[in-house]
Amino acid sequence: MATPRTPRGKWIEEGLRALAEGGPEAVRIESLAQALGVSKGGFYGYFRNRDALLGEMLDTWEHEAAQAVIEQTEGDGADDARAKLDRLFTIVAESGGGPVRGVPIELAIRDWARRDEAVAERLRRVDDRRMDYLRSLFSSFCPDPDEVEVRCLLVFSLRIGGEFIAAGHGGRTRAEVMTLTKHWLLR
Amino acid sequence: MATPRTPRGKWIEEGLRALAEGGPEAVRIESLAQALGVSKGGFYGYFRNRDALLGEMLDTWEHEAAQAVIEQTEGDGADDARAKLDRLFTIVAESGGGPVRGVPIELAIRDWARRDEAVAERLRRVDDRRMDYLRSLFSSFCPDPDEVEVRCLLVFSLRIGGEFIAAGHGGRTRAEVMTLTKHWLLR
DNA sequence: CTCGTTCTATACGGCATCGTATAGAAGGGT
DNA sequence: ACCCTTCTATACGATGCCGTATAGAACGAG
Repeated sequence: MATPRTPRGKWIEEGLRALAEGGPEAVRIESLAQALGVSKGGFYGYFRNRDALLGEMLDTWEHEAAQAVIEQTEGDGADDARAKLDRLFTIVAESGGGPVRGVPIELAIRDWARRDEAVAERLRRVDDRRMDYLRSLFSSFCPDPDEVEVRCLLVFSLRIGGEFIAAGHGGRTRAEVMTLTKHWLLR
Repeated sequence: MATPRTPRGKWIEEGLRALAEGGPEAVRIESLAQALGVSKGGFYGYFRNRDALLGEMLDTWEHEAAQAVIEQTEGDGADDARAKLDRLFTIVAESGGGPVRGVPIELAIRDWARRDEAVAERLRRVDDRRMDYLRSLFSSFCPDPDEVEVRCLLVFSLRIGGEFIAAGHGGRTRAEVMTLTKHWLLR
């Protein structure tokens, strides 16, 4: 058969969707099969077992995720660092993204990494690349390397915290406070 | 029997430990029983079912968690707001705490809240109380309410982000950057 | 000491899911 | 048109966990 009805990639994609919604525990082969409108019969032709799928899901994510934000903020690459950071804030505030590059899946992986060292190492690679990029942006207009580091940590924390924090903001919307924070951090 | 070998509270405590380590999915009655060196026989005398245990675990956490950080940072209550914030940073950086008040369990609950509205509401209550407290501290030396809100969000994000971020910090340790950040935010 | 209440151990049926085995469908190459 | 490879459906045993039922142990009251 030239075109499998349910190729390898479909399982991975559906697996990532399940991961985003319910964490690694929710990645059940039979659930994925049902979601794909297919029985689990074909699964074991592509993957040795459930762990193999999880591994490939992480491979896919690691490959895509690191570059995703960077590419988006770079845009046409003509702007200066402040403009790029400005755009980066907008992206973070939106929290959009497809099945692989989305924010929910990243949060699920972050939580997963707390209990699985192999996942943690992948996350470390992705985070380091992003942090390097962030550092390069701030460095271009901030001479003190200590302060660069501080701002990087704050922006990064804001990205994560913004998703996990449930508190309100004294009458303001989250978006409003994010805008205020952006101005504060890009001073 | 006056003193049950395994009273209600033991199940809750062990449940919270399991939650912290492996998320809500890891709270298995039979696992808890094994960890307590007991069979699951007695469990159903205290709790109607697994959901009832999860509910009481959250009750316990909600009751303790909101006040925990506040009490610790308040200390003897004699210092000014800046000193309290300084102490709060130290507490956050340490990430200690017992089985109920610890940071890992809070992270597990944060992730859990993403998929369970009932959990999300509890978290909202806790977060709001903490945010109110934070706001009161910053307000005492920061006249602009917008800026207060920004600093609150940043500190809060830092607390969460600090635990979820895997990246390095350009040769510095996380603790070093946290100290730098503290000075930056308490300016 | 005996009894009754309270807690615990064990056994059971039920359900979901894993991973395997095997047979059937579907399409391309000759 | 036929076969052969590749994908899929179904059935199966095994496992882990839930929640119930029931019998035994522990301890205080009388």
